[in-house]
Amino acid sequence: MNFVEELRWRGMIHDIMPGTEEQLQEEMTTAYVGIDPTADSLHIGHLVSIMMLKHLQMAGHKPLALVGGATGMIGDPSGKSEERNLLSEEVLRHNVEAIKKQLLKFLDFEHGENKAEIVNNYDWMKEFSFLGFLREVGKHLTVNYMMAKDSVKKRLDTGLSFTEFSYQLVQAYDYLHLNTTKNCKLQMGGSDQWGNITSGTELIRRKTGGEAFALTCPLITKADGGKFGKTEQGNIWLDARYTSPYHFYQFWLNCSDEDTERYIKIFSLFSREEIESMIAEHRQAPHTRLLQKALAKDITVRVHGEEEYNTAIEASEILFGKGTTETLKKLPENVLLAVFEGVPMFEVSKAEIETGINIIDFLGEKTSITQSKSEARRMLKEGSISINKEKVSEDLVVSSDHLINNHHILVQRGKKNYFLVQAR
RNA sequence: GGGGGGAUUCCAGAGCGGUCAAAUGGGGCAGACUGUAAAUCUGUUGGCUAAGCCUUCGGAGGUUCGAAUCCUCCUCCCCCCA
Repeated sequence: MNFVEELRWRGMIHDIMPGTEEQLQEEMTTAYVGIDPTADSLHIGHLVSIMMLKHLQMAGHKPLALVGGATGMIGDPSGKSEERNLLSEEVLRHNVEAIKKQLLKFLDFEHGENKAEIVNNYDWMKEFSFLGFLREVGKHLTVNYMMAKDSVKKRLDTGLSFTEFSYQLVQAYDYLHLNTTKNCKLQMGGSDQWGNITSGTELIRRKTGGEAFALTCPLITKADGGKFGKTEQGNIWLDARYTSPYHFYQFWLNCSDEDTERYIKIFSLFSREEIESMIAEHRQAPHTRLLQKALAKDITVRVHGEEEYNTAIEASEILFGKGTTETLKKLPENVLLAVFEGVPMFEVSKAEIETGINIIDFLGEKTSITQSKSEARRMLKEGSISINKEKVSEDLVVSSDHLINNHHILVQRGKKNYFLVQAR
């Protein structure tokens, strides 16, 4: 199965420029996707692009990951972009390094002619003078052409700065640059990038007469209309410092059935046969969530490793399984901390706990488990607060009896919100 | 330049002198159900030293025993006529 066919059955093609498939059949082709290095970690939204590169590489082509040191500073008008902050070179270098480390988990940067590479457009944009840019790039695309892009049109009535308007030129130039220096003939990205990408192919055509192609994948959506990859806590990051492996695992486990059928094709490398049989099996017994588990495992292992995956499972079992106060109290401290890594932590003085703290003060004042004492009272009345997995009422006094291993108290607000209170 | 309408608690949107911490819907949070789901149903949704008190209805003053509600000025939005 060739690259395009592979993406097609996985539902990863939104738009493809005529001739792209032929180009890929003809020779080993270099292709790139752009990533904004706005943080020192990727989040799962980036994963789609990365999977495109992965499939590309597996099909024998050469993937480039372009980190947009330059473009990241400008802000793409097609995003819901506010004006972006300029990143310092130092931060940028740090982010690029961190991102590269994460990419290593997905792409092969070492072996073969088609080993992956990282390029940074800041390297070729930083010395480019404004006049030089106007003469070399600006000359070749008309404003009329640029204005016709959806990303620009949509902003015309609310207004967009010249800087943002120019974004597509900068991105187009990247493509041209990679085309001439690295013989890169394909740019991929999310469907919102189509306009920017075709500006690039157009620039290449006009400037060098060469051919270049475009391929975009659909925007990942959720069946309920929500935004993919976001939770109340924010983005799902690949870096364990930002999203613990447990939360990462939970994110995938909690996807709806409908979404998971699409996601597993996009985010896992299971073969078509494997996926189809899993989907069929899952539909037989949806409550076992076989599909979610398979996807969550596949991707958690790839991102965080087998060991972290196992801890995540263990944690899930304690939190959602038959875990009781007894099992909790038996848990060694290091396991407890690993399980609850990433859950919000509060510190309360041990002396106060030994004296005894009224539950309402404990929730609303000593910690921010509830936002106010009123909320604490309400929650207690609703029976939504548990301590060490046991529901508690308004008259409880938190004391040293509640300490696990002599320094922790596990508090739940509702079913899914866990807090760890540390006595010190 | 002239005329008119509006700004309300997270959002939309009622209220137009006391009974208003403010209807209703959405959203949020929680409970039941369940698959750690969806749908549904229920409760809840300013704060506190809690049958009481305090701070909220664009801003500043004023009238009144009492104001989100009336008056004056200011700021910002919208509409109509030139």
